[in-house]
Parts: sequence; C-alpha cells; structure tokens
Amino acid sequence: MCRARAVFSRLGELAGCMADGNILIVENDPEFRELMRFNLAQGGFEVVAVADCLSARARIARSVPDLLLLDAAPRDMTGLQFVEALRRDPEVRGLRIVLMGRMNGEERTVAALEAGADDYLVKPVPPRELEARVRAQLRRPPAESGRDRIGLGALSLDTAAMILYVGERPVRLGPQELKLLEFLMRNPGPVFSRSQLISFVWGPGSAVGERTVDVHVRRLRQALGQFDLGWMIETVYRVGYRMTDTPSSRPGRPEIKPPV
Amino acid sequence: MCRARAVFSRLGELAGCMADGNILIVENDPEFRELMRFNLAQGGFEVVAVADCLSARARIARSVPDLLLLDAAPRDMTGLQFVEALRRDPEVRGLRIVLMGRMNGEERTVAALEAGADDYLVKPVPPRELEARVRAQLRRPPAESGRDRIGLGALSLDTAAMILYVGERPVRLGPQELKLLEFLMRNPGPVFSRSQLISFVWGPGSAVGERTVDVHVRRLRQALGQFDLGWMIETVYRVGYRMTDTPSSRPGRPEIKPPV
DNA sequence: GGCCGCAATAACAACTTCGTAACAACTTAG
DNA sequence: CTAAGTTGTTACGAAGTTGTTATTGCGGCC
Repeated sequence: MCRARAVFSRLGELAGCMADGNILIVENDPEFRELMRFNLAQGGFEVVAVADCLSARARIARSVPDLLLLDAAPRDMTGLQFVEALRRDPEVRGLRIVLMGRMNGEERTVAALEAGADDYLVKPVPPRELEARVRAQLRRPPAESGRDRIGLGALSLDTAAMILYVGERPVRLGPQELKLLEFLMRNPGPVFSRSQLISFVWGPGSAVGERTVDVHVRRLRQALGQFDLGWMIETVYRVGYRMTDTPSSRPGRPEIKPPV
Repeated sequence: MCRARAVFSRLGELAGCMADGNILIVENDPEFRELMRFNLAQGGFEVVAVADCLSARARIARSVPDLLLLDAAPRDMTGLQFVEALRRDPEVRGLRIVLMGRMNGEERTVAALEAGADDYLVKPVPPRELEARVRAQLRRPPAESGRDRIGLGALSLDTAAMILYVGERPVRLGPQELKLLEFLMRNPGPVFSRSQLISFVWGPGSAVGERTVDVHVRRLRQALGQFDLGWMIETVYRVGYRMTDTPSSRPGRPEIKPPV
C-alpha cells in the first residue's frame, strides 16, 4: 500500500485523486496566500489555504494534513502559540509544521523551533525553495504520536490510553515495553539493530546495554504469546529484530537424515 | 542508575555515556570546526568533528551518528555528492543531514535539499540557531529505512527487512547467505569466480577457503529448490557461478530438490 | 571406456548469538 | 513508610550460523 503511494507520488498528481501530500496554508494576506497555494498545487500537492488559525484548527480537527505552512503572525493568534497548542494535542502531535515570518534574526528562528516548529523561513520565500523545503519535510515520516490507534494484524495499540488490544482483549504492559511495541508497530517490516532500537525507543545517546532489548522483546513476546502471536516479533540473527504481520517460513538447513 | 542518568544529563556530557544525540561534524576550517564542536558539546550532544568526507565516511561505516552536520564545500569532495552517495547507501539512508554553506541564495538551498539534505543553513550560523535546528531535526524519527526491493524473476529481495520473497511467500535466510544472494541478484548474468565472490561478499582480504562458496551456493539452491527455482544459480564448470532468471537451455540439467 | 579433476553433498566442530531466568535498583501507589 | 510493580543487568544454557573437510558423483578429455 505504501509502495503504491510512492509510485503514484512519483508520477505526480494523477486525476487529482492522489497527490504528493496534503498541505494546509495559514496566511493572512490574500495575495500571498493565493500565490503559495497556486505554486504548491502546481508542484503536485493538494493544498488548502485559510486565513487564520481558528479556521485551520477546525479543518485540522476534520482531517489532519501532512504539513502545516503557517504564517508566524496571523490575525487572531500568534503563530507560536498555535504551534505550542498543536504540539500539546496528542491527536496531531506528529504534524509537520513550517513557520514563516517576516522578521529575520536568530531570536525568531530559535523561538519558532523551540516552540515545536520543524522549520522557520523568512518571507518572502522563493517559490522553488519553498517547494524544496516542503518536500524535504515530507520525506521524513511524521510518526512520533500521530494517530491514537495503530493497528497491525490482530494488534491494536491505543497510544493515548497506553493499552494494547489483541482482538477485543486488553493487555496490560509496562510503559517501556509499550514504547518499544509502539515503535515496532509503527515501522513493521524492516529490521532494526539493537542500537537503533535503543536510540529510537530509549532516546538517542542512552546508555543501556544491548541485551536489554532482548529482555524487553522477550517480555513482549511473552505477552503476545498468550494469544499465539509471539511470532510477530522476529529475530534476525546477528542483526536485530523486526515486526511482521505475516509469518515467514524458515526453510533453513536443519534437516536430519539417517546415515547411509 | 536512573538517578545517575538525570545527574549526567543535567551536567551535560560526562564521560560520554549519556547525551542528547551523536553528531558528526564535517568542516574544513579548523577554527569553525572546533567552535561548532564546543558549542554543540556544551548543549549536551556527543560530538565528533572531522575535516573531510573521507574521514566522515570511515567513521559512519563504524557507527552511524544521529545527525551529520556537513560543510557544503569540504576539501576532497563536494558536499552535495557526499549527500547523494549517502542517500544511495541503504545502510545509512535514514541519516539526518544538515548542510551548511557560505553561499546564500535560492539555487544553493534548492540544490542541497534536492540532493537529499534535510536542512540547509547559511554560514555563519548563530550558535543558538544551530543548536535549535539540530534539535528540531532530532525530534523527528530518522526511520524511512530504505525499503528497496531487488527483483529477479519470481524472486524479490527486501534488503531492509532482510527477507527474500518467492512470489508472496517470505523466506528467511542467514545473513551470509543473504549477502551472497543479494550480490548475485544485483549482478545477474555474468559469471563470477569463487575468489571474486569471496572478495565481494566476504570482503577483500578475507581468508576463507574457496570450497566455502560451494557450500553457500548449495544452501541457497536448497532454499530456492523448495519452489523449484534451484536452477537460478548456474554452475559454470572450472569458472564459477552465475545468476540467471531464464532456465538454461542446456539439456540434462538435473533439478536440485531439498530433502524432506 | 578410462582417467583426472572439479563440483556437489553431507557431516562436523567451533564459534557466535540469542533466549531465559533470577536478581537488584529504582519508582510509584497505597 | 511499606509494598507492589517496573526496569535494567548479569550469567548460563540453548540454538543457530559458518567454515572446513571428507566422501561421493559428475564432466570433460584423451
């Protein structure tokens, strides 16, 4: 499914039903607003433009865009406050936010980034640079607490309530195990080394031993094993672990043949 | 332990056992390099600084940092080429890269971002802004591990997941066998001698016997033979092995089937 | 057809890596 | 303040992988 999307996005917008990404623009000035909307739409994005943060909030509540392009000084609320409010809301915490301001200077930039914005641009932004920066943001996964519920196979993880459901049955897990499971469920497929998992789950630069991952994986498998789902976390010898929703056969070479 | 952690992080880096993240700086100018290294280390990061891309490449091969801070015009290679090279390598494709250049202007920025950089800054960068931008990058998960699949005939190798798909069936293989198969699938057609295969797959200067290749080829054929695909690795008498996606026209070729 | 040499196969041993259990330290709840 | 729960570490046994070697089978050449 993700692959199909990638193919489509490479082809550019196709019949308007598939775009490189959904962008919500918040810009007070009607002229700028229309200019940016047009340029980005031309670049293959699906763009919606509104004039103020309240309209943006309403629209986000209805459907979360892939990226929010926000004027730093819109009419009704200062952009920074809006960013902070969005970052507090677990529902949209993962949203990519690019702030734009008329003021240059270190102070503004630092304030914007520390408020939680992913990038800060000084207006006027050249159209091509704007598009390039938007694409750079969209290359990265939003992740990190996007939706409240992530599903994989029979598993359904409610990140807000910190509860894992297997079918309809709730399963209680420790916070750390939940974080590990959340990461794995958000990134099913690829293999992650122990150091990668430590970096992503425990935080970069964390000083925990690599065997700790083994133990937590065991605890997860133990919890999942109650429902015969322990196979969903696979061990890749000498590399690490991976999450999967389809069991893989292991036609290895442990065959026993009687001697001649 | 956790109390120790809190103390360490409050004190900043101490004995390098706990940091906000690992940063690798590539900067030609020794003065700038030391300045940035000091400022970021002061900010709680674990920083390593080198002068050129080759040193950086060697260090990344040893351990992948959380973020790469790259001078756009280092001595031995242009920064853009280095970024493109890193983005092509599936091993480090997810690495966060921030480019820095002395030149301002839309062209440079667009080129940097399109090459695959996550951000482009114009030097001199105020220390606080640099730290804020680095933190903004590190807030996002790197992920997006290169999920490229190499296809050949009915075979499809997911290098990120380290899984071979035969049709839709996932098949698990050992790391070494996977490396051999990956090399063969990437270079279908030509014949490779055993010493060549050892050099490419095991690494140059590896001291493994030539018969070892035979054994691994057998193990691959055995795994493929489950699906009657053992013929895809052909033996060329007195020369070596070659991969093919079309059955050989040579008569009298026996099918390899695994026991049981 | 017979000989020489190479490749295929099987079995093996050594090594590394992983799973498991017990334990200690810390945090949180009551 | 006590007790329960969670988390990270360590040690040991189990499992898997990998390279080598010995034996068998096949191919090519005279």
